[in-house]
Amino acid sequence: MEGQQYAQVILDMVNDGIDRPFQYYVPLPFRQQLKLGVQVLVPFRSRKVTAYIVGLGDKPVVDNPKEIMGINNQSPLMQPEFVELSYWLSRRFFSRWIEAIRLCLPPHGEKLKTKCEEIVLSTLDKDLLLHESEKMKRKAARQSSILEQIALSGKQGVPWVELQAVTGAKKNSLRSLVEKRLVQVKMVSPATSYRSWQEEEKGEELNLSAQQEWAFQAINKGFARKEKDFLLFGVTGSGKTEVYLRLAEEALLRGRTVLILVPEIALTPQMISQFRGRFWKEFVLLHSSLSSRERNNGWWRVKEGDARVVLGARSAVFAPLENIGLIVMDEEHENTFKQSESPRYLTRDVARWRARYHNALLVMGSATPSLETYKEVQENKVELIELSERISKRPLPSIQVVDMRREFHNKNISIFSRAMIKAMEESLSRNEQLILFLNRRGFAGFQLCRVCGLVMKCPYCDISLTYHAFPEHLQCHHCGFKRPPPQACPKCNSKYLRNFGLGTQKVENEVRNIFPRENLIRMDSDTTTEKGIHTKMWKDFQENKASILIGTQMIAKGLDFPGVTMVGVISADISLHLPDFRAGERTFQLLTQVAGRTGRGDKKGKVIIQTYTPWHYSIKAASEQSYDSFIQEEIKRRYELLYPPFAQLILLECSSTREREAEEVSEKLKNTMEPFFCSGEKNTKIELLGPFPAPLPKIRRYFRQQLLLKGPNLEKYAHVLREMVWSFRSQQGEHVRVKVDFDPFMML
DNA sequence: AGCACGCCGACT
DNA sequence: GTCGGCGTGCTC
Repeated sequence: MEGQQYAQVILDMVNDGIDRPFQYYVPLPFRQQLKLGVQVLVPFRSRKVTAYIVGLGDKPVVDNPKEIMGINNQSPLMQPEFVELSYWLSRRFFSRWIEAIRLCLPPHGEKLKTKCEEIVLSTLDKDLLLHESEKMKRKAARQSSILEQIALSGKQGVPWVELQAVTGAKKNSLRSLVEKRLVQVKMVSPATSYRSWQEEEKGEELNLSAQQEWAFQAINKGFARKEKDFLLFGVTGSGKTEVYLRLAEEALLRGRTVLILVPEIALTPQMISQFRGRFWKEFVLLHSSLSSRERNNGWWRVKEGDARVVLGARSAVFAPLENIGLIVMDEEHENTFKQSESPRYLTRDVARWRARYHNALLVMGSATPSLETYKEVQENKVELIELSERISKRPLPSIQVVDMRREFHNKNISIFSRAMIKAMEESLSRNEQLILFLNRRGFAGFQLCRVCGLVMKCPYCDISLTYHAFPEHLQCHHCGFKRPPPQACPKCNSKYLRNFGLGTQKVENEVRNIFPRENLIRMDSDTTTEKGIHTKMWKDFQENKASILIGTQMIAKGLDFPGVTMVGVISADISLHLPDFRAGERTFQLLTQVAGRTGRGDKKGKVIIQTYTPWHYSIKAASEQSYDSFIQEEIKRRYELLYPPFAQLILLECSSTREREAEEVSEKLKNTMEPFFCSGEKNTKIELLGPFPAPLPKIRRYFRQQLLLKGPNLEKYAHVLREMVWSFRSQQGEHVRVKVDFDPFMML
């Protein structure tokens, strides 16, 4: 075959107008080398532009195409899979093709020269290392976790950059470990470090419990004959990681590669060290907190086939692996798997796409599976594998729900209930640590009756109404419904309606008043904006420099704090009444996770949850630790109100620096779309809601108005919608932005 | 994106 | 009369 004469390319420029293939003539000398995914240089107008080949053919589609000027490298930068994947992704998630292509490219372009790498290793055996690590836990947390990482990964040693990424340690911690002769540092050239430097030394045999073994076998069958994806359902500590490890080994044995996706690298140090220990030379961590050189290096190791086991967060789903045999998505329900900038992809969808392409096994793991996954289990599209027992057989913490209405009746108007104060006192008197958890900074105020706990909700969407002060009104951020605030509670007629929106700052002050002698750390987005502060706070708390930690979301997940025996949730209502249809689901997940934070050492933990709505199914289910009772209720609601997973949502946002304009533009967009989607005779069941201001109505000088499309099988209309929005967007002025989010998460 | 073409105000 | 403002429009 003498090669194709014409090439379709996507130009490496981000702009709506040119985000489509352009055709070029391929001069003879290039014919043999040009393949899909190759990076080329083309003349465009009067300039040279980088571009990527997305199609080859022997017929011209334009009159006289220009010639390709040069090719970057013989080997394609993108595998053919990515040409397809990026196209699909750009259509599904309404981005430009080039934006999707960029996700598939190496993080910093060309392969960078790697300098020598520092490997930290230790000659001590595992138990000794763990012992030393334990000794240092209080006094030198960083050094302790370095030792722990090394111990868990076997004695081969760990690249320093990786230790840094996982433990947040600085060079000085390493230096003192070297002085204490606990570790050595060896400089290795990258060529030797991954290939011949250390002979294969298998980690210890994996001892699976009977239940893990059973789970492994059930999934393992899929390698021979794949039928469905899997959901590995098990609480924290039920030993999902060992099952993943065994499956990964199995995939490698079959000559295939492995992709492990986790919600956040910093929160999974144990898993990383276990994978590194087991797969050593074949393992690579892909993550944004690594230096750019390191990331680039890791990417190329995968590309060149040197690393066959990849572990990483969201963006690692685009690792250039070939012949994937296994994709694991741990903590499948986490919302960090949704990318918030364009392309606003769902990692789950990309993972599934790749699994199909490679005919690989897809295993999703969670203790609180998303409704999407649960529904697929019910529909028999995903096979449920359950790990029911906890490995260490540690007792679950005792969970107490405090009814704040009763506190109010008893004239306690403080933010702390008596039960909470008592538990705090007890814990502090035993010299133990405690965490106070505030689900989220209160930005979107809702109205709540302090007597009966009623929250003002939208009569159509069952979503909490958001309070606006000027002019004073309540509004639904789902459909735009508006009403004045009631004078008295519609249910019990009390006048004690309160705007809720409690900040961590206030909690801090209150705690200082009650416990003036205790040290406390407050951690939220206000106090952790500076880089490094975050890790310092962790460290201080871990080293017991404070007895109370107050924080938002970020502490719910986090690392182990063995000293913590009590967790207080100050107001479960705040996350429960976010203006989002997933509020109930997220609250359940959060509370379940929070409960898992405590009692991880040898002492049994105590959890106190304060709420004005103790009867809410999310709270009841979380306090009973019952996923089942939660899901039964939640799925019913989603079905009745036609929310995902029974329908899809597409969020459209128009924003402008001028408030009036944002409103006008969104109204205009609604008018252009309405006839197509909502004309009566079609009966498509599609609703077009809004426009209404975004829950955060102004961000960085831009006023934001939203529209929401809601209906079953919306993906069928993606094509038309895209055309519509794209042409609409091109008619708008420079200072107007229009964005589209398919399957939005947290519509803030 | 960037660069050309095109139709209306104050300048050597 | 021209120089130049940046509003549409096109680029294989």
